[in-house]
Amino acid sequence: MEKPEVRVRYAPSPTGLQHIGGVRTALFNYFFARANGGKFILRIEDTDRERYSDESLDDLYSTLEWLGVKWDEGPVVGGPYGPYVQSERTELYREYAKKLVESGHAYYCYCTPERLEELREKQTKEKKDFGYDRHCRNLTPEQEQAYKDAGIKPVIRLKIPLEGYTEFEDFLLGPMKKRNSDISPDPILLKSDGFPTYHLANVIDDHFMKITHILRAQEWVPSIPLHVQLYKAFGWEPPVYCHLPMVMGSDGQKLSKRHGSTSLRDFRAKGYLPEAILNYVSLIGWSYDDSREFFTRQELEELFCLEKLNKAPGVFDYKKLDWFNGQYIRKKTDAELTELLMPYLEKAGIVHTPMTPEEEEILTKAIPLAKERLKYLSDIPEVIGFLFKAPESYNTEELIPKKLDKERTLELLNVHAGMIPQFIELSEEAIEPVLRAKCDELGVKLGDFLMILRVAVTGTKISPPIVGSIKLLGAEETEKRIQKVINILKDEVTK
RNA sequence: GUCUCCUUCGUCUAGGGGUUAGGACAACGGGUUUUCAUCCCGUCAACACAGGUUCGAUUCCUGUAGGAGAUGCCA
Repeated sequence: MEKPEVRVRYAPSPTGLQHIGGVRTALFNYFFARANGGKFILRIEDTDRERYSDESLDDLYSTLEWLGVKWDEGPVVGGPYGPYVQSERTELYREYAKKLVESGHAYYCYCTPERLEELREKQTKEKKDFGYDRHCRNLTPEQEQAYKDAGIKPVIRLKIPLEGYTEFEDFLLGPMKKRNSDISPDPILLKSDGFPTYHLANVIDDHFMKITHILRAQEWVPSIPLHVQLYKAFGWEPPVYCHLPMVMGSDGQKLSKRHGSTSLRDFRAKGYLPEAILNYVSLIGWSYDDSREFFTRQELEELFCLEKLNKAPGVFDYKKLDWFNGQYIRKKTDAELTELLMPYLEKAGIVHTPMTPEEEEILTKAIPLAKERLKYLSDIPEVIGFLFKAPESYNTEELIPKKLDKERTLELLNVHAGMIPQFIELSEEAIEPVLRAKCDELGVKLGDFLMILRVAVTGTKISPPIVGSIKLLGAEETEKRIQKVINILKDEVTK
């Protein structure tokens, strides 16, 4: 018999922004499908009408697009087993929930949320096992009629066997066995608003969409037996389960906002490259061998495999992500980087939209200087902003080297001003001996000499190489900036 | 409380009955350099614990501890 085509899905619920955990699951499913010549399906699980938002849905689409992940079947692109949005499939769920009632695998429950709330409180107080007390499991026809007459809208609950075990297997975790009495007692399948719960919709859709493997986070492990019971009740064969290790924060708890940014939108805004995120995220819970850690999306689409998955949860390391980001920024060509940087420069008001020819010229030459100084794309304004705008103020503390005073600094500044033509005309290699000679003559350290110049021209002690920067700035602008500082110092000296 | 899963440097991991337990990030130190950054070199640093099995356990088994997850008309 031929092996059936691999079909996997990412099934997020649009109730919030896409975050690291979700994206990791999406990526692994996508890579697994590609590596096995299978199909990657996107399904929208929008059965929670309270928390649903259009914004979340937009965010989902734009995030996947940004990462370069394309789905073979799903919303927008369609497919043979649609619709791929659960809110458009409610009839199906109702029909199958009813079938379960008819076959004796499920029952109507008329318990109100209030009663359940009370029950939970009581259980907490008495430290008893939590869970539904199966109050409606064996209602007499008269009792049931009474509830109906009272106009209570029922939910449908699954009858979990009272005795015995449910056995199942997870690709990663191996064979497992659970006492039926330990499974959440009679979970709700169909809510009173007529929408299915996750469990029902998920199982039905996976079945009809012919999903072969379920790759999802380990937080779902406890619901495997419940799903297996559902498959049994329907008389269907469950797919292969493979539960991915969870992504944790630095404190070992499930990764969340309090650990820092987790939404892809935030990472994107800060100036992370999709290549870096994709590469790093793929290495949480998965590895290729003992040393390789750079992977493109295309490579992962070939190399990914379940066998190399790790069981233990992994802590999300922002520092390592930053390192990857820097690496990928440096791999960009100057032209690519310029393109990526434009939005940040425009937003900071560093350049006009569109750029003037002068700005474009400066920018072209400035990018190579900036490239190895960027951790995030958003760093760009502070790295090269001085090339476009003169510093607004100076910190005299920074301007005057530790061992020198105002008078001496002023003197040196005048030397700088006199050397401007040489800064512009001589190549960087040619000017260096000239500068050294000058410093010897003046009895000042080259570092100090140039630091004064640096602060005067850029407004800060940290900048790209100062000689190159002056060349970009031009004689006139450099002269202006140095003169301004000279005047400031003069004022202070005469005071 | 109950159930379930997990456990190699601070972090991500490789490995696997006999290894100097390997790599990367971070940290620290050094070098290159006009600052910063980049780059290069180096240092620190781990098999949770206890029993077993074995000639030999970090590796296999059992237990303990610790951590995490689940216990919703959320997914």
